[in-house]
Amino acid sequence: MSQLKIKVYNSLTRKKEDFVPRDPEHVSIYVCGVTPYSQTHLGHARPSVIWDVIKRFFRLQGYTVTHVQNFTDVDDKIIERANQEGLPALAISKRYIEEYFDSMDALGVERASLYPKVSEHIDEIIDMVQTLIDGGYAYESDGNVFFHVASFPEYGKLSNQRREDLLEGTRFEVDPAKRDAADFALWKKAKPGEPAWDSPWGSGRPGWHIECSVMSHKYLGTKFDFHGGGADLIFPHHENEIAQSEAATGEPSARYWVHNGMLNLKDAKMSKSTGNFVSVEELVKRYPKELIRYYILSTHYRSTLEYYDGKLEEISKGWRRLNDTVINLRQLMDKTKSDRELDEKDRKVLEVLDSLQIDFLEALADDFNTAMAIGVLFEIVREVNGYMSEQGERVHEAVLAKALTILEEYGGGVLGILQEDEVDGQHELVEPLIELILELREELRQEKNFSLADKIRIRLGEIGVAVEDTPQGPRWKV
RNA sequence: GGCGGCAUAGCCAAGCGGUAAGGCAGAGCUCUGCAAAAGCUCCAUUCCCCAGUUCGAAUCUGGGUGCCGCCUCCA
Repeated sequence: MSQLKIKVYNSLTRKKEDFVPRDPEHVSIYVCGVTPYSQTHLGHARPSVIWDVIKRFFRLQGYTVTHVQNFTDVDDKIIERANQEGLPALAISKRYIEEYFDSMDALGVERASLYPKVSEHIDEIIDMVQTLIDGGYAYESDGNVFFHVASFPEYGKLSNQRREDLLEGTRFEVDPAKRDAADFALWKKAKPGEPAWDSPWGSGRPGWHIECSVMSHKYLGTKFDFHGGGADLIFPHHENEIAQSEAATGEPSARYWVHNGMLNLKDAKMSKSTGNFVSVEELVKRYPKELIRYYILSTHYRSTLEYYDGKLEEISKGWRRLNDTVINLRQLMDKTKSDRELDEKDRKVLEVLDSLQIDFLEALADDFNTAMAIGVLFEIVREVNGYMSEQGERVHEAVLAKALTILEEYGGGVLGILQEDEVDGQHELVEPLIELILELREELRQEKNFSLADKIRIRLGEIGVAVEDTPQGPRWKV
């Protein structure tokens, strides 16, 4: 398959740019992961699902992908929680890292290549902090080390802010150890009851941003393709990361900065710290993962996404139609054997499907526009359903196969929004059994014994098997 | 106060200078023994408001209004 021209909106330039990978066959991605101190919520699911799709799309385009996503397992919130529960900080982070993986698995999100943790990279962090001190970008003060923002003239280029403005806005109390209010901690002096490591500046722990600079460089090299995360990380996290990384290496690290929009609950940002959130754990109990993904992907990744109770029910009908079409196609494929030549109608539909297939890929190539891609999927659904109802028994296998392949590969394989067949042992028996019942029912219908035929349909419906009579014969789904 | 973003039909949502995708809901029709599903047709002369640039603007510029986010931990 030939590669499409991919365009990406870069937060750094605030423009959509042509994507040029550093390596023509490989894409490197660093995504800021979670601070594991409480449950994973829908707001975390959004970037995970988005990057899951981006990765699948790149692979479809023939690239190999390395995806690194960190866990910030040394952090104030974790320590706070640990003290509340009387447990070691690492016990807390371990618990929520496991919970995070469970949530991602439940959403069908493929694992990253690597999940580095701060607690396992202290030596490398100390090295980079030392490099920054040696380079004149950082200074030690009372057991802390701060990055001196004034030493990095480009500071503010990501969030588009001037250093002076940032100082004005500060509402928090400025640490007297800092030279400048905007300076931020690379290394924090140990306090009683906190995890601490030895360093050239005494006992302490890393500041918030340094771990991402260190771990991205370690695993992807100092230059890589994508750096992703939520839009709420632009400042200060990513701004500071850029300052550290570029000061340390003398050149930009990530080429494209990709930030996803926030997820709102009741018109306010979903957030752990305010308790305004819906956990993934709770959500997957109530809805199929494919519906949750469909919901997330129905809106472009940079837009704000609303969630409220009942939202998933509202959108489930369209999603259902998509899935039903696939189920119907599979069943019809099983009993359609076409030995005739393709006629004009078949060719025409095949042509339309070809063109829609391209539309789908181009939608994703245009800044990962999953909303538009889903729109294309619906056009495919309409096209093939129209074909089926128009052609009746004259449907050609080749047309059905084409539509089914696109739907399964793109809707299922790339977006992950199609429910998979329940493949379990029971099905092996259930399937022929239902086919047998329907066969007998067809005979009753031939004999115009409708009351008995209806009874069978109603009874099957009661035990969860929906039967529909179509021009191509009866079809059913569980 | 500074910096971003957004405002498109009843609802959700694409659109990135060439004359409004798609989904849901609604109306009518077709198919059908019935039911269900599906298909077809219709459903924004118009994109928050006001100026301007242009042959041409939902898309660009300026000015309003209203929401949201960041500036403090945050995906």
